[in-house]
Amino acid sequence: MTQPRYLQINEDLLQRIQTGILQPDDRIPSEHRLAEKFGVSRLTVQRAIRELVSEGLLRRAQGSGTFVTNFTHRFSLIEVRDVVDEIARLGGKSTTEVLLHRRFVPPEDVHNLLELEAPEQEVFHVALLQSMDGEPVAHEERFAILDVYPDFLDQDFAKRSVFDYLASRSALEEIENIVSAVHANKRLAGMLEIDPLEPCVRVQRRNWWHGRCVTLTRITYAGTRQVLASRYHPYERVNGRG
Amino acid sequence: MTQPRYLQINEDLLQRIQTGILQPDDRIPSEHRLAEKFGVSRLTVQRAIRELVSEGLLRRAQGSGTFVTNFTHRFSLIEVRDVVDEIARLGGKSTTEVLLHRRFVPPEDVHNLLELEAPEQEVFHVALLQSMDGEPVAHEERFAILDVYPDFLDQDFAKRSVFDYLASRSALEEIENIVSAVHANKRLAGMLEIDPLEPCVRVQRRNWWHGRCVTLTRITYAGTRQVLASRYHPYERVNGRG
DNA sequence: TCACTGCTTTTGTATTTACAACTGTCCCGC
DNA sequence: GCGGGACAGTTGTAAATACAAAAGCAGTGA
Repeated sequence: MTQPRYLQINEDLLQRIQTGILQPDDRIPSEHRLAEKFGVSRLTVQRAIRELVSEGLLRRAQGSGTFVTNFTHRFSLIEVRDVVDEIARLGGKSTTEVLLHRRFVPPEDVHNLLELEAPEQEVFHVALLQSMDGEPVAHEERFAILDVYPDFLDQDFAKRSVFDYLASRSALEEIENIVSAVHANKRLAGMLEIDPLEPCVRVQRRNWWHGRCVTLTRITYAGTRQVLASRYHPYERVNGRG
Repeated sequence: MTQPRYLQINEDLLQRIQTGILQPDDRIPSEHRLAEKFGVSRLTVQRAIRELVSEGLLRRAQGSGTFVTNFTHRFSLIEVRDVVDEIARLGGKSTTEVLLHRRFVPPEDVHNLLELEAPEQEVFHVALLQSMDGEPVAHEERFAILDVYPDFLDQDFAKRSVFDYLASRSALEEIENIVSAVHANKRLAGMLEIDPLEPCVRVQRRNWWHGRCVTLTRITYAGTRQVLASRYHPYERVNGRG
């Protein structure tokens, strides 16, 4: 039960990169040379290389060669899950209270964030209070433009998550997330059952579709009861391949 | 200047998935059938499919077929950049003040987070104040275990970013990020030049290497002056291919 | 000195062929 | 009725080959 040859070559290269034998911007041997060295066809080498390219470890230039990228992550990633999904993942019972569900003319900041053109343009609006095992964990406010989500007002967001509904109506093209820390105002603090002085994490998200901003979401997490956590392996291989 | 055929097939499939003609768990036509339909060899079809597999849109099962995955993202990602890097990206002048740079026995919470075994085990510690154009933007505290970073105390972190140094000594294997909102204590608020009541975003990060937790980082951003923002395309194609 | 030309190297795309490995189904024998 | 085997279909891996396209380099000529 030996590994396929393209994987052997792939991992040989990977190891040479990870151990630093191959440094960023180094040129690796040409396909032809590698094929010769490993005694395989050029196509097999190509496959090994293409996978490393798609993982971002190598970069290719036609006519020039294949180079090691500077793969040190200049950033790390934090995963923000849908609140309903997150509660389910933690094994809690999720309840959603629909506070508002309407069509209205939004305030100026929302108008601008949604990049609306016409003045006084209406949008859909839903405000939710998400609870886990009876304890409020987040206040969620979503704005959506009218024409992409025509049946917005017919939905029962206490049963089906807004996330699910919006995702079903439009594939996401571009996403912007902004995380900040805020104080809940008195009304919000009351709903979330926290002290108005307790700092809360707020995530604002905008989605674009077909070049237009179609939704705006603001989620305020209940103070120190909720944090955004994520854990991942930057170079994990699926299927136990690595 | 037409597109290569494997890309045409790739995008034909992509479109049929994104428009919902192909639903999650649907089986797509076999390689043989697609090769016939498009008048290309099986390998060309295979390449088109493999790219979609690596992007997570398709799933293959030997002997069974190729299926559409349920690709709706249940989460979105937020990018947390190194503060020095972020300032550079924004075009500002970054200055780093080293507040502490030592080897010491950490408090219990740090001891536990670093998963130290021996009691009273020492670790490296550095505390920094990061400023952009003279204005403090973040307080950064890093803990690192001794044996992986032997020359930790010899570094000048005012010149070379801690991030750079740590990354050069160990490739990241696993990363955990936790985002929360906190109040700066009086000392911290003074350094960051903010009101002690102003909420701040705090990111705590732990890195594992060779199965051990090797670094712990806590970054506190200066209140509302700083937010974590990111913007990305979930299905972006590189090289203008899409 | 500079621009152009042509050669070599390297990657990009694609075909044809072959066999292995795995899955699901159908049919036959018990 | 049930189990097992044969078989067809599907993906997995790999070879040899061919030509296209881009980059880099050296040499040539103005």
